[in-house]
Formats: sequence, C-alpha cells, structure tokens
Amino acid sequence: MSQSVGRALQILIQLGDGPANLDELAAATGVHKTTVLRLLRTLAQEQFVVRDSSHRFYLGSRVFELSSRALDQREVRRVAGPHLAAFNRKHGRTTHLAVLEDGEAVYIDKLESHDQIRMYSRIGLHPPLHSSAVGKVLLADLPEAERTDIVSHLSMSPTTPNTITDPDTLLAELDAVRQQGWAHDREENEPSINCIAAPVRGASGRTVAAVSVSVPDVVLTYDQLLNLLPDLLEVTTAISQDFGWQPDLNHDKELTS
Amino acid sequence: MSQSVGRALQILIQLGDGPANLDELAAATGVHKTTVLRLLRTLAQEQFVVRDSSHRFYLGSRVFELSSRALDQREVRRVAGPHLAAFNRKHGRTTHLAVLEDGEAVYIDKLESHDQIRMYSRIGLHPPLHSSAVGKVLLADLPEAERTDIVSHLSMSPTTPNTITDPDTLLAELDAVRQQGWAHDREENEPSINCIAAPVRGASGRTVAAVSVSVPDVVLTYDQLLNLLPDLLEVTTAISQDFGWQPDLNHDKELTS
DNA sequence: GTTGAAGTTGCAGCCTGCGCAACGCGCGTT
DNA sequence: AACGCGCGTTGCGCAGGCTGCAACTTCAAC
Repeated sequence: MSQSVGRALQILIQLGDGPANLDELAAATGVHKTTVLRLLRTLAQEQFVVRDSSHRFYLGSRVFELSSRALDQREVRRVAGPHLAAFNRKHGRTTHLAVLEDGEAVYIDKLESHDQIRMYSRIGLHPPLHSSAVGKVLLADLPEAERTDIVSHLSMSPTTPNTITDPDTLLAELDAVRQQGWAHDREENEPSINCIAAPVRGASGRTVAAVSVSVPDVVLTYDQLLNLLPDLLEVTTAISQDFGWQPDLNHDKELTS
Repeated sequence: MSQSVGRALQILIQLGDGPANLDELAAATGVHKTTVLRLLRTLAQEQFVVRDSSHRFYLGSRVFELSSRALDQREVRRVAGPHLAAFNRKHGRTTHLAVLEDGEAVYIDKLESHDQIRMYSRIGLHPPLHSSAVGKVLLADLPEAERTDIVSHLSMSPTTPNTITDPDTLLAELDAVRQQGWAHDREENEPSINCIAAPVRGASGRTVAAVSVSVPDVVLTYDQLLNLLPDLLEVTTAISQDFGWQPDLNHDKELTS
C-alpha cells in the first residue's frame, strides 16, 4: 500500500538473513541503491539498523527492544513463563510456547534443552500447522468454520514420510486431538523428532496458546516421551488457571460459537 | 529522510508501549488517521503488526523473528551462550551480555536470576554508560579519542546518590577498570543493586562485549558478590578464547590505535 | 431508531520520494 | 606513486506516490 515503507520493510527482512552492504541490499530488493541508502538512513535514525565502520548494515537495537517489549505484552507468555521454566528445569527438554496469529502458528517462547543436541527453532518461527503438535492443538479448538477454512488453504507439503498431507485425515486427527486434549507429532515435521503438545485455555475456555515438548528419538523414544505427558498437562492446566480458565465451567456454548 | 518510512517506524515504536487502535496511533504520531491506516496495512502485510478482531493493532511475529535472527547473527552471543548458561545454572544470578552500538550500550542477552526477586531489564535495553558495570567495561578499552568523546557527550544524570556525575571522575575510573580488568557498579544505577562486569575480547584484543552479574544487596552483599569475580573472569576469558582472543599476544599496538 | 464513534474509501493536489548521472573516497594493483 | 576500480554519496528535475479532506459504512450503545 505504501511503496517506500514496503521497501524499507523488505530491507529489514533481508537483513534478517545477515548483515549486508548497500549494493547487496539494492540487488536483493531490486531498488536503486540511492533509494536504498535513503531508506537505510531513515531506519538507522530510529536504530532499526546500524552500520559498522566498514559500511555494512545490520539489524539494530530497536528491533531487539520492540521484540522483547512485544513479547512482554503477550499476557500468556508472562503467565506461562514461570511454569515453563519450572518444567524445563525439571525435565530439561526443548519446550515451546506458541499462539495462532493471522492464521499461522508462531513461537512466542522457547526454552532450550539441557542436552548438547539442540533443536533448530527460534522465537518468531512459524511451525507448520499440519505437521507440528502445537499446530494441531491450536487448530483443534477453533470454531469449525474457521478450522476447515484454514485447513483447506494449507499447502500441507510433506517434510517427512509421516507428514499428513490429506486435509480430511488432518481434520479427523484434529477431532481426536480435541477429544483427548493433547496432540503429538511423530516425526511428521522433522525426521527423528517427536513432540507432544497441550492447549492453554483462557477464561472463555477457548485455546489461546499451546505448549510443546520436542525430543529427538536418540534421546528419548516416543514411548518415553509420553511419560512426560502427565506433567505437561499439569503445566498447561496450571497456566490455564492462572490465565483465568475455570475447569468446572461448561464451555460448550462458547466452543461451538 | 523518508517521511512515510519515518512515520511507519514511529508507529512501530508506539506499539512497543502496548496495543493501540487507529485513533490512538494517529493522535500519538500526529498523523492523519487515513495515512496511519495505510501505513499500518503495509506493516500488516509483512507481519510487522497484526490486528485482532476488534481492530486493535499490536506488534506482529515478524518483529520476533527478526529480533531472534539478528540476535543469532551476533557472533559473540552465540559463542557466549553456553558459557553464560553454565554460569547462570551454577550461580543463579541475573547475568547480562552487552555490546556497544552507535555509542550506546545494548543488552543482547539476559539470563534470569533463580530468585523470586527479578531485575527489571530486558534484551534491547540501553544501560547507562556512566553508571553500569557493563557500560564502564565497554568504555574502558575504547581508543582514548573515542572514549573521551563519548564521555564528554554523556548526560551523566544521577539515578542514585552513588552515580558518578563528573566526567573526569568517570575517566579516572575507566582507567582503573582498564588496569584491573573488570568494573563494578555499587548502587550507582539502581538503589540497592550491585553489579560486577568483565570484558569479552576478540582476536584483536579489543573489548567486543561485556558480561555482568547483578544482585540486589538483600540477596548478596557487595563483598559476597565479589566472591563471584573469579568465576566471572574465568567465564569471560573462556568466551574471549572461543572468540579468537589469544591471551599471550601483546596487543599494545592495536589497543592504542 | 437514532446517534455517535471508529474504520474505510475516492479523489485531487502537490509534496516527496525516485532514479539518473556525476562526484568523492579509500583501497588494492601495476 | 599513480592509477583505476568499487562502493558510498550528493544534486537535481520529474512525476508517481503519498497525503489529507470529505463522505460513506459499519457497528454498538442508548
């Protein structure tokens, strides 16, 4: 809608791939370097980018600041934080907190495994909705219309032999997830990585976030991972209650709305 | 330099204070709401902002993504990460990693204390150069010209009775810091909080980052905090070596350049 | 049903951002 | 030491994109 702003944002996104100089940015965005320079100067003014002594540009401190402030604004994250930390300290497994945003899942918190083997993932990443445990949890409790709409627009590209690629199969699994109150990902997203995830609910009873535990099968088999399930559910229940959820309430009305 | 981009960035900064609707943003930035809407749409297109169902805008997932990617790009942070985690696991104190950027200190990593008492600080925050331990460490090793230049432009506003407000006193302290290889902050920045910090050096011998430990005096007195100094220095030395620093080398030439 | 607040759209004017071309500057090469 | 190349920077004139106004829509409250 606004050309120059759009271009400026493209520059920022480009810088997300790593530092770059003027020409590289001009080439990457297809914009005249004069223009890129002016945009960069504006961005630099507000600390969105910085340039080092050799005129390379990289993302600046404002980006960090905005991100951590925005993360703090997410109620769920604040509420979940201590619970996740305790869970992570006890079990030492990679733990994610994800929410649905604009029809996509987003990690808004990540706690590292205590093992040497680290999972490649980060805050801000969009895990696939159809092949991740958090994705399934977040989809499962959506109103049916929205759920089928989102599922019908998924690309569902397979990344492992186990990836669910059929919309109807996925919808059936989502029903099962809703029934049992948690979801798994048995090497559906990444080979040799299993996950389980459970929903965090708000006062209305609706799922507002998902917590997942991810473990490479060389560390824990799927069956061993399942041993963590009771603890995971305990944690998500505690978070939900802190977040205003009342377990006894009958939420049927809201859930079908 | 570019009006619309500048305005768009102002909107993002404004959203850092919390979600807002169209009118609030228009009022805060002093821009016609039509224009704000168009800028927001551009921002939303690239996921820099999202709007919820009631038309409130808040910072979007792209900000998280960029931030975590940019953080990963900072070599120091990657290298320091495991060392800091080990230190934090052992001592359980609030630990910061800071670098100098555009003449300001910036936290690029933070590890939380294990106590209930948490320090208010976050990644992206600019600790004051004259009253924080990291600030002193980062300044101390700068070439003299740059150091005096930065110090002469500091506002040095006092936030506690102990804050150093005289440039010459600060410069003298910086000399001491350089000599002894570490810095302290004895309630100079925040009442009842003491810090110690030590430098991380790169291959050239120059200070590239600073690691600090911050403790409220109700938890540990300053003297008790000093007991952590040997461990802190060990950690920063280890990080420096991982980062290419060679302790035996004589770096005098570079340091005076 | 009416009122009002908040978001959205069409439009015309003109400002602002655009790309070109030329210049400056540092660095590596001959 | 001089040269030439690569890259960043600036001046300028054109016009395309951005702006703000006014009118319209939507939704909720009374």
